[in-house]
Amino acid sequence: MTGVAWHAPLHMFTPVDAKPDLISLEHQMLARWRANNTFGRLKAQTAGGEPWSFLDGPITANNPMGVHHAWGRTYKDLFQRFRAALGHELRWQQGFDCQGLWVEVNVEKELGYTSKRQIEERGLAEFIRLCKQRVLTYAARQTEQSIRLGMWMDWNDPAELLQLRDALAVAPEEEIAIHGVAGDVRGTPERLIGQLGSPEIGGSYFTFSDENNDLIWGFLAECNRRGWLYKGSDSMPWCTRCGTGISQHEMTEGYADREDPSVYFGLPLVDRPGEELLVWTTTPWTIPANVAAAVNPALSYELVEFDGRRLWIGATRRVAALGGGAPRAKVLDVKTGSELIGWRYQATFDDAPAVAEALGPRGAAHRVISWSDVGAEEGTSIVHIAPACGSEDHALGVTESLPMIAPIDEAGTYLPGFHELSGQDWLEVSDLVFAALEKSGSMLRKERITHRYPHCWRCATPLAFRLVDEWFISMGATYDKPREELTAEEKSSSLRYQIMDVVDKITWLPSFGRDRELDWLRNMSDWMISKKRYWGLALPIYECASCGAVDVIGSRSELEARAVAGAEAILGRSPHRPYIDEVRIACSSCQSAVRRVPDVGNPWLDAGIVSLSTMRFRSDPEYWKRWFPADLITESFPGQFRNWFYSLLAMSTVMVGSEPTRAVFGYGLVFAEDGRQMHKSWGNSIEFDEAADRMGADVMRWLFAGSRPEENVHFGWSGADEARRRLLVLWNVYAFHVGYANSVGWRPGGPARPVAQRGAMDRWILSRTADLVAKVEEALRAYDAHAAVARLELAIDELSTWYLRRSRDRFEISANADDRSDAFTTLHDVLVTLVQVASPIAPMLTDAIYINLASDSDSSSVHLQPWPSDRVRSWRDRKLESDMNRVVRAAELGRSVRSAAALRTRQPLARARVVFGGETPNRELLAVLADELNVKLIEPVSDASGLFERKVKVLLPKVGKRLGSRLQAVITAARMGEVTFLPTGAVVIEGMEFSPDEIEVQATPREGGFVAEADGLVVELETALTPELIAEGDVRELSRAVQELRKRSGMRLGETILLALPKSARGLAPYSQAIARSVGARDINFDHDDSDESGKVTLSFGDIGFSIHRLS
RNA sequence: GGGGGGGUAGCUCAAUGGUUAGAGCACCGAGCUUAUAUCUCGGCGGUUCCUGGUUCGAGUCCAGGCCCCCCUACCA
Repeated sequence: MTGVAWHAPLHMFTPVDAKPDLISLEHQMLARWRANNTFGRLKAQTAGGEPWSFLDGPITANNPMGVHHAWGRTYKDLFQRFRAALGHELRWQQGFDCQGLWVEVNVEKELGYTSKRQIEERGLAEFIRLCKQRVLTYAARQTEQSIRLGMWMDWNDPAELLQLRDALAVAPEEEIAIHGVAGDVRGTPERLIGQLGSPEIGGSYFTFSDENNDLIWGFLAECNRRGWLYKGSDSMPWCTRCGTGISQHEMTEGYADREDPSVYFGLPLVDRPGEELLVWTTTPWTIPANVAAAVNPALSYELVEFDGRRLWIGATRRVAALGGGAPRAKVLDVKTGSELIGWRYQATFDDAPAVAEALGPRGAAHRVISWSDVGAEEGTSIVHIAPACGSEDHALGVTESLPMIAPIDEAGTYLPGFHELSGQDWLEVSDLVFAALEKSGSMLRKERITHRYPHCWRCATPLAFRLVDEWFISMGATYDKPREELTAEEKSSSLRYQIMDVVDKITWLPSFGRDRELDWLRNMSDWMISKKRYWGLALPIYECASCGAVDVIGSRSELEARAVAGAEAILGRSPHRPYIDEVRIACSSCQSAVRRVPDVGNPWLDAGIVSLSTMRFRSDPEYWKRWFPADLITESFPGQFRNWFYSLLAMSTVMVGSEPTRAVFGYGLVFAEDGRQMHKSWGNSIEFDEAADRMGADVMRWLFAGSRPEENVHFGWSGADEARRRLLVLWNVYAFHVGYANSVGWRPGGPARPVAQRGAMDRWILSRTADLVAKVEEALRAYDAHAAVARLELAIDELSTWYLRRSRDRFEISANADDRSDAFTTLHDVLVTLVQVASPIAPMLTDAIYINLASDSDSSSVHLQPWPSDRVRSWRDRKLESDMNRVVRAAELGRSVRSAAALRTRQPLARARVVFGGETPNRELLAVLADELNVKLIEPVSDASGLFERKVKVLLPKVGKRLGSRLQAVITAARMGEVTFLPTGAVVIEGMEFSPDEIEVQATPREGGFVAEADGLVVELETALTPELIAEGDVRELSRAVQELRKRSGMRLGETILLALPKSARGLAPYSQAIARSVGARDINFDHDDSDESGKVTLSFGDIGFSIHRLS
């Protein structure tokens, strides 16, 4: 049995198995919490307490949650539980991230769509509904998983979320009711879904909620008011599968090596017949869009004759560009780049209609331009420029007023007007381009190269560059001087620096987080907030087609007020596409009816607004004041410096000019145990559900909480085994306590002496427990779960391997009753306190222990107990701790001596001499040590010179500089003992004098002695044995063997036996009583017949066999 | 490409320029124990990435090279 029946008779603890089934234990605890509304009681109990505000970073509700989410959720839950135990009131609200491309991509996959066009063809309304439904599906799933993890949040009922999901499809117009904070809330599914997380409905917040979207509109309107919102035309990275631009924030995640064709080709010069510019590119699909060729005015260029062609080429690039044929080249002329500028040339695709239209007949506009960034290390030092197909190209195009040729549409298909390329996919046209280059005689040679190339971080499609209009929030200028030297005007016009100032107000953990965030802010370009997609925030931007004026709507009510058409389309609906697109407003400058730009918002807007939207920034000033800013946010830091942390900071800075949180606690990534990323195909990944089922949530939480947040965690089964092993030690102490208490009928609340009158072991473990409480509190206040776990593991270890091991006899039925009740009371107090302070980390296991040990009602829980710091403060006794520390270390030394001397511990010895190196511990502690070392007497010794030689260690950092090259000789002499001691405490070595502060005198055990030394503590064992000692050793040896046999035979503690020993053991007869007591024998006889042998043991006088018989 | 961090035992990581480079895990041996899946003592295990340099002395400082990770980038 796993021992968790919650209605044990009052006179005893519920018996527990030493080998618990942790998984079923957890399920029992979760059921108990549910049945007793334990979490609800905690909320009621902490209501009105000093607020502690946690702001949850939303989890993307798009898939089941993974073990990596469990790391963060462990932190979130344990810090919240800890704060509740301190008496704080909390909001207990977690959030789901709902809008964005990641949801769209999955819905597209489910529908089997292969292109963006299909979404509009098959109907946008249905697509958006499916996105909402998918979010609700996984919100429900992640809710269930989080509850399984033991995470206490104000959860929605998962079944209700699914009910909403289904109603949305089946009966969207029909009103239904769901549970709210104060009774049922009624509405259509669409309306209710839009209000999830609201003050009325409660539960998790959803970033697709009406309020969340509405507040982002307010933010964008504010940006516009300050002149920071603008439409930019640029050549942007573009995913042709998703049909949308990729912002700078998203770029870094998608770089990967890719093999591409690269090509060297010539551009014939118009005014220098027979001569060509040689250029190189790795993106052949951009060649038809070529407009210019750039050279570095400062570099040197050569005209070479090569295989019948005359080619201009960068002087340093000749060999690389011409490849193996380079030696055949003959240099005809040399010019600097500046001399080439303005040369006109022709190109292969000049006669294509689209090109001719942009450049004039025969590529009239082609020319050589100057660009100082052209390098001498790559290509031909003459760069092919296609202003529509690269961001730097575009910038040059603008400066040089070049025409632009945009060759592909949003799906990556070549537009009409490019001959045979038209209608082809951009990734497939290389061969057609090469054929055209061959045909025109332009091609020189081609090769394949591998380079880092950006890919779509969602679908891994290589990114093209397209000329597009996107909306940006200006980050402001970057000044070339330190932030503190900026003027007020400079700062007020630059959002970048305003955010940096806010960053300074936040505590970043680990501390490098601050530097990373500042670094990102310093370097980031303007924030691209538009996406040419469907499921997301509808950008409230209205650009007038007639006059070009831009209106940005700051709220839904403003939109409804300004609508001149289509307002009915959004009645009763969420502010999403396609319905929102129906609304027209009057242009503020020319009164024309204006439609919304079709773009949706960058999803980090959705997550970034939550410090405002969930804290009722606009709707409830009292609430807002109480909860904003948050005390803590915590997320996995890779990526978040430019994503959530960034958007949270930016939006809070714009809207309220202050920090959204007081502390940011970041942690790393979860990797598989082999140190690689988890991949299903590599067989090293672990699903959350599997981990919960096999290792258990508490073990998982313990493992995560004990990890170092600034490193990546290597998560797996052996790490879990380690964590479980540690927790099981705690469990076993608990099982011991329960077992013995039940067997002697001990119950808490009985008589026990005051702590001050109890024995040293009791006072020591209580003092250590007081220290434990203080240290764990200190660590958790500093968000240092790692330190808290380390201290807890030390506590478990000390309790088990020192306190309990040394005190075990005191719990037995035969022990002195007063002392036994002290021992039980002490162990009980320590265990209860220990599980209290461990409960934020392992909430289920600890509650199971607590309930059995200390429960006074059927509904109590460790999680309803106040943090125990006040209760334990008086237990502290530092002097005792330090004395005991030396006793423990002396015991280690003694064991080490025994091991070296091959004296087994069961053999008692007459005496140990100990140099404690300080005040001698009191008699009681000496008795503990004597017992532990199995010696009759501990003799404290102050002068151990008989056992030791004095050795002098020269302190190198102090004397090294002075001695120089004579140092080695001094060290050697000191090691050989060639040292003269002076009365002053100084010494002379090699004729040089060293003052006492330049040396350290060490005591080193003499060779051959049974002595061990460490840090000034010395233990020597007297190894001479008397017949009495030998006999006592035999008694203990025999007892141990009998106990072993009893255990093997499955005998219980109380059962008595008859022990039969052989005649050869008659010498032990005087000790019969002692033996009988220790092994629970009623009688011992010495007529054992070897044929009936069931046990065997080696004693001083030889091997004997023995047998036991059950009597009761 | 730029910036930062790192490379030490089979694995995870320590070591203000100082004497014989340490822990934990893993492995091996011994010991303790009717609470234990535990615990204790000991052992095994090292080209401190490579090559030079500075120094009485280098894992540590300097230079160059190799490799890994992170941040960042428009690279032809």
